[in-house]
Amino acid sequence: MKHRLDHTFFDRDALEIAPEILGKTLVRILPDGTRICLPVTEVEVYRGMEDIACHASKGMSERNRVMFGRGGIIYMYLVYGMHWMFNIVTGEPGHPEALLIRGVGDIIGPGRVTKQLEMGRDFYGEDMVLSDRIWLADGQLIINFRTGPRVGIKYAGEPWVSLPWRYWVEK
DNA sequence: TTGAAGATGATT
DNA sequence: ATCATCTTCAAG
Repeated sequence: MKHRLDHTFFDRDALEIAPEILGKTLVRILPDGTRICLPVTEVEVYRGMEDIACHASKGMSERNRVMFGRGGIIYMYLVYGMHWMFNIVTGEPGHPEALLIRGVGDIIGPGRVTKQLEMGRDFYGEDMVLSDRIWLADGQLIINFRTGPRVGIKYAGEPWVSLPWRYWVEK
């Protein structure tokens, strides 16, 4: 039986968690009762106020406030007026950081993930340590993974555009 | 009050 | 390469 991950997993540095979250099992119970269990296959790290690509870089706002809290909380936001992004807050309170879930199983692409998992605004602030509709459980440890620059953040400039803060499972 | 930018995806 | 589509935030 797989066991749910708790704060001992989430309340750590995103850069430490990123390689470990690959292969962990995302469990999602859809409104109709369908249970989806898929391994995390791609994530990106957004870390701290100094990271220009991180939504918290300009300080706390109504949108990003959950990132300043403790780990395990879900940060949802809409991009391009149509795609919901699913992020899991990590780290200690006061240090805003999160992991953008870009792929689970064969579903690659942050917008596709939320569409398939039927996730939108109503997941903002959801606690993955306690929720009965979404959580993270043990999974196979991935040793074959790659890293590279994050997608879609050219505006952030160096060094942020070049940091290898995107992690994905090697096929 | 307004406008511009944006952690994307589907299509041409 | 373009478009679909709309929230957020900062400027005026």
